[in-house]
Amino acid sequence: MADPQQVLDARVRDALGAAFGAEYRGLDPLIRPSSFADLQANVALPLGKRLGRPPREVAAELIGHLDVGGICAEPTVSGPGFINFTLLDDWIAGEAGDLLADPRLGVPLAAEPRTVVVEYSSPNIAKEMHVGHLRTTIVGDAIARVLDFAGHHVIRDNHVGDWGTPFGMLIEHLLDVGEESAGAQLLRTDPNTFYAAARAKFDADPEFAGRSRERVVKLQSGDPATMRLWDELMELSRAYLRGIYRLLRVTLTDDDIRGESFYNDMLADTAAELIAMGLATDSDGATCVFPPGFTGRDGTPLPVIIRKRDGGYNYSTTDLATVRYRVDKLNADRAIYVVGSEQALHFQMIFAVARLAGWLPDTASFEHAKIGLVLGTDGNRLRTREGDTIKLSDLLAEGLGRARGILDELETSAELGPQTLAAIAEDVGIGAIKYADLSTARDSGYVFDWDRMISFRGNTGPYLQYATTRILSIFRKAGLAETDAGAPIQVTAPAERDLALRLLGFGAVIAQVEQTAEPHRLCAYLFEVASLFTAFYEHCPVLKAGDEATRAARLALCAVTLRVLRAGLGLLGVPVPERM
RNA sequence: GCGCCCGUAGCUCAGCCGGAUAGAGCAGCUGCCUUCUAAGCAGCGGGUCGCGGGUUCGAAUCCUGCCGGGCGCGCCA
Repeated sequence: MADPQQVLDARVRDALGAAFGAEYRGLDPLIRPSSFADLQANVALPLGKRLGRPPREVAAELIGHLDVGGICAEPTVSGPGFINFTLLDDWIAGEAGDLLADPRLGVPLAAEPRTVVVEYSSPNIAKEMHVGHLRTTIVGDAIARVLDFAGHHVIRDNHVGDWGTPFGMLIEHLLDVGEESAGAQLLRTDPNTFYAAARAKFDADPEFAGRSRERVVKLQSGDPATMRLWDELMELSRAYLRGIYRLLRVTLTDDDIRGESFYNDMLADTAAELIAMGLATDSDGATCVFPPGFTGRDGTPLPVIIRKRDGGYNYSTTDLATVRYRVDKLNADRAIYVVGSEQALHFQMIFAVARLAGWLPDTASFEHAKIGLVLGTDGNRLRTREGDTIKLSDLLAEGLGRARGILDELETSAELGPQTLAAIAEDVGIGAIKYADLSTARDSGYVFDWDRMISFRGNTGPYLQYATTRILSIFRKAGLAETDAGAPIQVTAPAERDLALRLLGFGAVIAQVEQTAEPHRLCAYLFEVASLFTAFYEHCPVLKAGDEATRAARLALCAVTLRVLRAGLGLLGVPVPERM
């Protein structure tokens, strides 16, 4: 409970109760950061209104009942009735010291852990991931890591596209080129080329197209020979994904893959139950549910098609079966779908139907964590088909190349071996790309600008990495491990105070990300911490401090900062090199 | 037509569970390396928060109507 906002919240609530009666204890004290002090309480203004008394008078009375001894100086009333709090330097120092001793850095374990399914990444098998998949993968992984750390039971769920009509084509093509051929190996290394070849043949060769259609039927009827080939296709694709995820430091494994095919044998039942409940009706030969409140172009009800006219099922049915599975079998009481925002309406309707059917209880929170479009510098969407999409492999290679180029120009790199340098370049390049994706609000579309993404300045991954390596460098020079720094922290210089105070907010930020599934808030926080640290670094000599106590205190402050930055970057999945 | 999202400094974006003078990075300008990595620090300039109403003691933030842009909307996923 180091977060000053929470500490003061509790104190002011006590004072509200004491001053105005128990029923006022539940009032939100409205503690906010202040530009006139450290924090301010705004509660006196609405309360004055409610009591019919001048807000300044209410504020004064509140202060009279307020016990903040040892935490801050005597609160003051200013303006129309704001209560300003200035925290005591000693309190800040003490709390920061407690943080150093706290393995969880002020982040409480969830009192009531929830089972949370995080669906993310979800690429299509046999297609190379592009920047759009990159974003859902990176953001989803950060969300999963944060929820994990907060103490929830997280189930990572990679809902890959591994089923449907294209697979007839892909399997036939795999047969044609031969399972052990170089052509088949493209699935591991360059799946787009494999897919494109199959597609081209499908479009040009009627005989192949016919075979492909027959293959789809065999696939969906579970023909053993076809299933074996499908498994082979999947294994090659898993190998591709393993490589990408390893390079990206994404925590997804083969075990997290639960693709569309997984729900195949639940589809008929799902549709049948909807019909039996009277929710689904026949419409133009298709079986549809019309959830209330959704209308289309002409004010006509919008359907969720659960069975096509030809009797086949589509992705709506799969998504409904998925909801049921997550609730019934996984016991999920929260599910976060990290999926493109263009599917917003689809998920609204799926969740609405699932609620209607009683499959999604009110106690379960199923959320669509919308991911905005990735745009080109021309403001248009980056598209796969137009040929102007940046291939993921090219993107990552360029990231590493640029990182390496910058490292090579630095003097400090000269003393490092080539392997070390390559490893650092990878950390920096991958970190830059991931951080760029994480640091803007996930639901806003963002312009993919290579120079900005790879930029090593400002609110970027490398800037944060750099801050951590500077701290590590201090410890190296001192011949100490950061765990050796345990002296009482002192807060005397302004830069020390600003830094220490901000470090106390780590728990609050994690709580916020946990709640909103918005990792960019953590990025913003870490950038503040890193900025405050570099200011401290410039203004407050550590190893060359005037006296031994100051030196030890500053080393301890460095250690807390290091731990917060490392933990935060770890939760974002951004690697942290030892030196840069 | 309906749904979701967006419109904040020259550019890219935060802030939006209402609070006192709207923040950051980049770009521009000025300083700072005999002292722990200058991938840095200190500072300056730069904004009708798309427009109009409404609610409120108080609106970038909430409601509403426009304007402009993006995405989606019946048998692809």
